[in-house]
Amino acid sequence: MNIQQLLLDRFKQALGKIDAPKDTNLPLTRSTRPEFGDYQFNGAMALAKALKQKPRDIAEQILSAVELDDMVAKLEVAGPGFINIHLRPQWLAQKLGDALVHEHLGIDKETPQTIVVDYSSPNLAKEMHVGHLRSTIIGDAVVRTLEFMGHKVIRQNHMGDWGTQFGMLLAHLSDKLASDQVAETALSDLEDFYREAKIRFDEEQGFADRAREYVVRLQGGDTQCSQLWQKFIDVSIAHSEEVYQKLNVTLSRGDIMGESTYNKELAGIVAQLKEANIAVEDQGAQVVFLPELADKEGKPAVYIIQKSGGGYLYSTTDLAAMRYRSFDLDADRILIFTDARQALHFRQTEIVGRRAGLLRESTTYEHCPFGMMLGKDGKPFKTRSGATIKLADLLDEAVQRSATLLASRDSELNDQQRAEIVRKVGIGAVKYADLSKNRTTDYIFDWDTMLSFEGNTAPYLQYAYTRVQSIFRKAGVAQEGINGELIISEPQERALAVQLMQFIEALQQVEKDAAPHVLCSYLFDLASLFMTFYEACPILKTDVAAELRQSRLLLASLTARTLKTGLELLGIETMEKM
RNA sequence: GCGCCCGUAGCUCAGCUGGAUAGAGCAACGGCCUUCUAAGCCGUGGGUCGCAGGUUCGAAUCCUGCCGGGCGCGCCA
Repeated sequence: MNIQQLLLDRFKQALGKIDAPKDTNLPLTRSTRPEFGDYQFNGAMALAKALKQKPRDIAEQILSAVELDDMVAKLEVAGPGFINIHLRPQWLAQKLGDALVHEHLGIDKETPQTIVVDYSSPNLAKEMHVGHLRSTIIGDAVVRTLEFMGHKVIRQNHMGDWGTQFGMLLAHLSDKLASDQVAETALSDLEDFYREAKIRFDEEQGFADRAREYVVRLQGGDTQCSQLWQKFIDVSIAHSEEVYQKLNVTLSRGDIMGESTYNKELAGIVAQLKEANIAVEDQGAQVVFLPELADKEGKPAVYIIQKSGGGYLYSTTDLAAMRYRSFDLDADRILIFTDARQALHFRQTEIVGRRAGLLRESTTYEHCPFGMMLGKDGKPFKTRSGATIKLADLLDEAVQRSATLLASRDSELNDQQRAEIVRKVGIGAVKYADLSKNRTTDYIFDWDTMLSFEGNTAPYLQYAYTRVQSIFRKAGVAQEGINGELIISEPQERALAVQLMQFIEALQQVEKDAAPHVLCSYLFDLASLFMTFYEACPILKTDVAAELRQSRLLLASLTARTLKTGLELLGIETMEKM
């Protein structure tokens, strides 16, 4: 049930009746102000020009042609020719009633698509740091939403598990194991381990040669070396999984498709492109020229797929991954969440891929970029000493700070409940602060803002949810056990009802734009409207009539379920009390 | 040099398939707890939407040019 879609259909029919051109677009939006109704149709002004009539006359014609008696209480022409649409409260009540008994909150699943989503994709040579936060949680929120909408989602954790740096790491690991250390211990801190290996690489006599030798052996498939590599990868993956668990992210081991998985295909990709004369040799390297991205003098951009030394690059791997996803996984859409700096690379990759037939024509290739995380000073987010911040440490600090804040509040909760709330609030705050911002731009990470726990934050939404739960506890009824008719009379009830019906509109936008901040805004508005309703419309007070009480409980119930569902789609946990 | 992204209230950000008086949170100020959890609610102040043109009945939104910031541009990913 999608109000906007329904209205669009009706207006489309109406325009047919008044002989509007077939390609007339249908600007139907939510009204900006309550006195303008719930939705407004703004097509009359543009049509006036095409039909050479006065806009208000056109609006009147549309008004009499459109069939909306069932769902609309009032239609009016205003200003230069706006058509304001006031929904009928009884109709809203009825549709809301349908949503309440619907197992999917009244949201119809869509025609399922196969959507491959590449996200998180940390470099296994190092520990996950704050740079991986955005890809991981934005991607995960989009994945959850797409699945909720009925799509088949295939997660792809394109981990960086290959490359020359592993030579140095394996040489170092080999020495550690030779001196009786266990891999898990040696690799307990990947950052330290990497630093040690790098120092040896730069300073120790002969170590760099051994490192290079390891690379050759690894690429050659040497058994002993592969085992060592596997050991390293396993420990590193375990580190990532710890972070995923803390973050409440749905990625699992089965979703890992590291760069190494494409190794055996790379030679074939290059050969195929050469055969088709798409790739040519230039300065010893195999490159693809891209006239589509030429500069002003007509000099084409260059896309290297094989180094002059014969080595492959991430471009080659991405082409192989593209082919696998489009053909083998049968993707309708491929979404890739990486930072915005890689935008050009993915644009080029798509051009090459399409030219080479590595993408089915019907597969879309969507790079979903996001900006950097900056500190309060507007510079890249680092520790005081300039080191990168480990993601695990960041999350621990969030929980720490959450604990400090909660400790200063009165509470009748026991230690265990408290610890759980502290965790959900702390992690939720970090995730929401990121998810609630448009992903494409850089954003400023500020503990004080996100943990003030006031205003547009995860704790506000979690709190709204617990307030509803509290009502049901107090009422002594189960949410599911409520029945009765919905009565929409107070403006606060009406506003809440309309917002509840618009959940689908927010979800569809998240689905289309891969932009979870739309869902955040929606949920914040919903929570705010509920708070307003909660203050203005008593539910359990003694002077509230029984039917009204039931009706308001129904509204509260649907609010709670929508909040919980929405927060779940964002990967943010709720609780019964806080 | 070329390309991409961005510039909206003191701060952090929405809004940008063109629509009515540009919104929210924080911060500031003033109210509201013997009454369903005050992590809340209600209200006040705060803006040449970077600048200048253009298109349009109508521009924060589209186009052009400037200014300012970030990022990228043949063998890292």
